[in-house]
Amino acid sequence: MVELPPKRVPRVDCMDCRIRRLTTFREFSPTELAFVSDFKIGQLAVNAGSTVIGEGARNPHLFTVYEGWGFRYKILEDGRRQVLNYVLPGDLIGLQGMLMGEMQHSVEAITPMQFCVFERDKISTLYERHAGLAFDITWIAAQEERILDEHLLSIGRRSAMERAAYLLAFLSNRARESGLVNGGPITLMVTQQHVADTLGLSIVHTNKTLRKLADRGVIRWLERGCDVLDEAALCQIAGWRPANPRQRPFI
Amino acid sequence: MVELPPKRVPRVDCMDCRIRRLTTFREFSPTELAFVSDFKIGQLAVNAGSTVIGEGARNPHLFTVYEGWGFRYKILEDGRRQVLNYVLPGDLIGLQGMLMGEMQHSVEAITPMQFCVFERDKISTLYERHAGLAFDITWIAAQEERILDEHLLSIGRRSAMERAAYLLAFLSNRARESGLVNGGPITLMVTQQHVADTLGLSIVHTNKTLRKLADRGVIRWLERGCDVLDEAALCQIAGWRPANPRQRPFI
DNA sequence: CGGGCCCTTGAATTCTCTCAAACAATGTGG
DNA sequence: CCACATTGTTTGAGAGAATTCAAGGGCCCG
Repeated sequence: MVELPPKRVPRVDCMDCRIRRLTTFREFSPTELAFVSDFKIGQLAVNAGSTVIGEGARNPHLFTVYEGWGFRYKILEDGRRQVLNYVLPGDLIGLQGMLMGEMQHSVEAITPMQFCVFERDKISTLYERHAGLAFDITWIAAQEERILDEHLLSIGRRSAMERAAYLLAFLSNRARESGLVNGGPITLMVTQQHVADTLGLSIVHTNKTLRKLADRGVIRWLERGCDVLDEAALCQIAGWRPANPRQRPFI
Repeated sequence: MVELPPKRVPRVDCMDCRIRRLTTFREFSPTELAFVSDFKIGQLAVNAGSTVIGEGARNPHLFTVYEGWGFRYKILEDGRRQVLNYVLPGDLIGLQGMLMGEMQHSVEAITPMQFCVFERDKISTLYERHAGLAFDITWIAAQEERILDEHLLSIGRRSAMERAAYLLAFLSNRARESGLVNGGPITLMVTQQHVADTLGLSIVHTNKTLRKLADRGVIRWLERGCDVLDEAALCQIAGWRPANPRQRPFI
């Protein structure tokens, strides 16, 4: 994958933030908005396939995804890769790196992406003067933990078919909550290799499993993505029910 | 497993806290200590096998493990169980329940356990008046996330033998950091069923894998536990290296 | 002393992986 | 504009890994 240099893009003012307008996300108080606006130091745009943060990076910045699809992953020394989770608009990334001093995983862009970049050194001010936002960051971390718990259950105990159905239903939900839909069927921007590396399966077996789902008419596989045609069926196959959607915080 | 009622035990004063004296954990400032001491509302003791918090519990309390071994898990409708992580002295549990309003996983005691119970309603005071402690709670959540990332990598991409070695090395490390050692070999308080449900393997295959490790002299399996004889060998088999031990926060 | 939990082992079956090959779509350089 | 490389998807076949089924022994507790 060729890595082009980050693109120059105009900074989005927090006042005009597209994400804030989504009903999924909760509203800031005026003082919080003022602080966050000051907390943000820039806009970052990367091409599809770029590594946004690499494992081992020291003191990386703190970002919120503004646009695009990406994923977090870890690799073993011999190259085996595990996708840990996907990152969508509104997601906070780099928290581990900021707290632990070093990133323990990498983040790669699937589509072109944009991020809001925050001033690392102001995080202590945030904790001292904006308890509400501090609480939100903890909430976000706990939420990620909850999702990882579910993935662990899925990889550890579900069959290949159930796992695939779970993942697609999960992503479908995430995409909807992140405002990545526009009426028609939800399109997930992932390749079969991503799915395989998320499910802990080989690419071949993943293909055969997805084929069965497509033959049943539950999904339609595209070049580099898939349309979810029957989300309820996916949930039913997986034996999974999404958490109640509630307004969630973001920075 | 018979569930006996919680035992009455004397409350441990934060001044006398055994965990605070371990070098693994960082020291409180006097004002923090005073606050935490007030934050703590009681001591809870449970028998081995008890369910400490059940999935679906509404507004559960916030606890810190004071003594004993336990584990967090989720189950599918048909009973398949996945162990998500183990809880040892110093670990905070119930954060998800407090933030999300409902527990998404259960916690069960392996050995008899004791907990410090905290006043849920004072959490907002903690965030407003003790930014340092608030930051610590976020740190703890991010740390759990990091561990889940590693487990996910392990279950998703390591072979049965590598997975087993990783888990035992991981637990060995955790036990050492939690002050559960006294000179001799580290004894992990888990059954093969726990290991199987953590690794996402069947009990039979887990047994055969552990047998190989025991035959190699890397571990010695006991009734309801195992002695780690050669931690370095486990790390080597798993291709894993523990994170640098650093002082970590706790509440 | 019976029942339950834990560990152990062998055998047959099922699931998943690796290997191999092929095709379509896209992008690149000449 | 075309040859060529690359990426992503698809399929079949054989090999390997892990599961289920079955059974037995040891230990503790009521």
